[in-house]
Amino acid sequence: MARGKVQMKKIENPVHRQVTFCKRRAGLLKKAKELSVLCDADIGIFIFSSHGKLFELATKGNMQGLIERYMKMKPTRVSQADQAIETQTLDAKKEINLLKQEIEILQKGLRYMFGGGDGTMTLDELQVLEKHLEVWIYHVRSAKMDVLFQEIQLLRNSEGILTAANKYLQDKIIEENIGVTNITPMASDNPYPLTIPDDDIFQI
Amino acid sequence: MARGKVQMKKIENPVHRQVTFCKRRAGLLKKAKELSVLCDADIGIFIFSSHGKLFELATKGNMQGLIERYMKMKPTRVSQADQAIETQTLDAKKEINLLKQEIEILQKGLRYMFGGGDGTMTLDELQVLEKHLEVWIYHVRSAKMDVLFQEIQLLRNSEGILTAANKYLQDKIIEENIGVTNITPMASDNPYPLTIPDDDIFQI
DNA sequence: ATCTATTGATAACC
DNA sequence: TGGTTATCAATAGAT
Repeated sequence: MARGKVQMKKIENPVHRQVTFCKRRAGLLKKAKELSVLCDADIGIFIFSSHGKLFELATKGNMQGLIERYMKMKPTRVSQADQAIETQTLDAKKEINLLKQEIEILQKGLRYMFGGGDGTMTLDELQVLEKHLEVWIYHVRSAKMDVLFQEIQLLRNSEGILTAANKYLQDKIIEENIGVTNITPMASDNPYPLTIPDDDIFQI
Repeated sequence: MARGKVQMKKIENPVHRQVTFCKRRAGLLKKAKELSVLCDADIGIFIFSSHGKLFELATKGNMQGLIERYMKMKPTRVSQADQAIETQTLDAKKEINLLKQEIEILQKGLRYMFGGGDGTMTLDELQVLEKHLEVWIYHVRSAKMDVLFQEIQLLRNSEGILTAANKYLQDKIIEENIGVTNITPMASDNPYPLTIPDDDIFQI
């Protein structure tokens, strides 16, 4: 080159480097255009400066087309983004298959229960079905709990009623025995205590 | 250039064109490398010859990285391929949702059959599924449920005790009133009935 | 491919 | 950045 050969290494002087970058960049793009025209080639160039600024050239319009054409010819490594998307798609397809299997199993279970009785379900399928039944069982348990609590309530009510009846009967006895001696009252050594402590009832 | 200026138009002679393509291509890539080294730039070039053959250069290793970097800076248009993939992903997600809904419906169906099917389903039809369900029930019944059953038992016992106590008191009254008239017995119109029908207890 | 006359690119300077 | 110029690099055409 002019006024002295250049060393093929990074130009340390930032000003020189910047100037050279401008000039050679222009030269490179010019040469690319020339090559494209003279030889009917399609050329794409991107240049990232050391500061990250982008300069680009695409001889036949859009860079996108060139990149796609490039990708078509080299499906070697997909980009991270593409890989992520493909992974996503694959995951989605896997999930779809799993859900379809689940549906299949559920449908089999339904058919079976409705009396199809073909009994063709495998153990694995039944296991999956069992998983679903666990969900159902949760609801059943809740319902049962409700019923049991109602039951407890009912029994407590009956306890109250019986206690009141006892009281009524005791009063009756006392009333009948006014002025009568040695009537044994309902004592603590009675084999049938009339009250039950309420405290321990819900202790677990 | 040497031995005569060249016209900036496509070289018609195919041999000349091919030769020029080779030479200038080499020159272009050399210049690109020089620019990259001298100015610490990152450069990517693809050249498609008129016959579709690809020549490429990426100064810092892989072209993919450069393309991704380029895409990052210019997220203008997504490629057809990307759009297709995105559409695919979206479709997949839609399908997943549909399948989930279907599963939900099937689960409801199962619940309905198990819950509603008090006596309508024969044990023979449900033998396998019931076995699994029983196994599950055996393992899943919580200590809480046990406590609740114990509790019911306790209350039932107390009911029995109270009933027995009532009997005892009634006997006492009858005993005390031997030969005495118009003692009102514990009648059905008594505001405190002594027994509670057991049938409705577990009715849902 | 290789050679070489010539044109083109550009480093240093402004 | 943009221009000038001395010099070097690239290459068209022939071998």
